[in-house]
Amino acid sequence: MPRAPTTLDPFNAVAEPKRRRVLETLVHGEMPVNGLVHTLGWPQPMISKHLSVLKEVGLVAVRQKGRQRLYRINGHRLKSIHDWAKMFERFWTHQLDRIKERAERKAREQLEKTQKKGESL
Amino acid sequence: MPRAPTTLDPFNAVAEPKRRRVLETLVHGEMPVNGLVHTLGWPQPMISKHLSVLKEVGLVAVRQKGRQRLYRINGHRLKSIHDWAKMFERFWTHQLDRIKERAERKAREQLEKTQKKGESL
DNA sequence: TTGACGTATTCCCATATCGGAATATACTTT
DNA sequence: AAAGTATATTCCGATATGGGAATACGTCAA
Repeated sequence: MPRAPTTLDPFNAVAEPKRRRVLETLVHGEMPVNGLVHTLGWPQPMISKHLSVLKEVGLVAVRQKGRQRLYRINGHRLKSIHDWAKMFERFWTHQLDRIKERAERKAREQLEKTQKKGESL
Repeated sequence: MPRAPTTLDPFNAVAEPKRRRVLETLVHGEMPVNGLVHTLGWPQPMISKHLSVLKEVGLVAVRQKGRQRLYRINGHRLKSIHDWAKMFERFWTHQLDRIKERAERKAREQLEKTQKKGESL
């Protein structure tokens, strides 16, 4: 079984580097497909296909303008990724806590070694 | 070509729901493999394999304690995900800006319709 | 050393996924 | 209506990937 067909999962959609580039390109505002084609320099069907995935997952929204389709970021879903990652915030902020935790771990490791030596004597 | 072999990419590693569960389980502190096996109820080789990917990508770190291996979160890499998502922050915060943007888009759409009607007359 | 325990690795299969090329669809202009 | 422009879809082949089962590896205890 490969990765489950999670085309409903924003995390999965964003796992593809090219899809991230598309989103990054849209960060400045809505843009038609050809805008992306010219900005990124990829074949048009490739752009359309990636946009299709992003749309299905809800990471982008579209509106029609004549024969163009203007795509734009849909913040809602991107927030869910941000929120998930935020769950681990304490592992990179609170520098002091991290140092403390690290020190405690080191101490434990030392203690374990010492005990081991004691046991084997 | 399937998804490029980005086992070096945290985004890709986290695209797998089970791997996310593993990280979520480790959020409370380091834990041996069997701890995860019992907490999550998945076969041990499955846990080990997912941990292996997470380790390779740098999302977790390990230390050995007797015959156990204690895994723990490595915040550094998770921050990179958080930072990336933060890039789109303005799309879900600043409620006022969003409403304003939406209103402007609607206005533009109306204008376009009006112009079209004018043209066809 | 032998056996038990904790964990990692290998082999195999099924399948979702990406890219490329060709083609289809939709809207617009003449 | 016909031609042209903008975008979407389909068909295809190649391949990375996850799960299952069996097995290998490393450490500790007796």
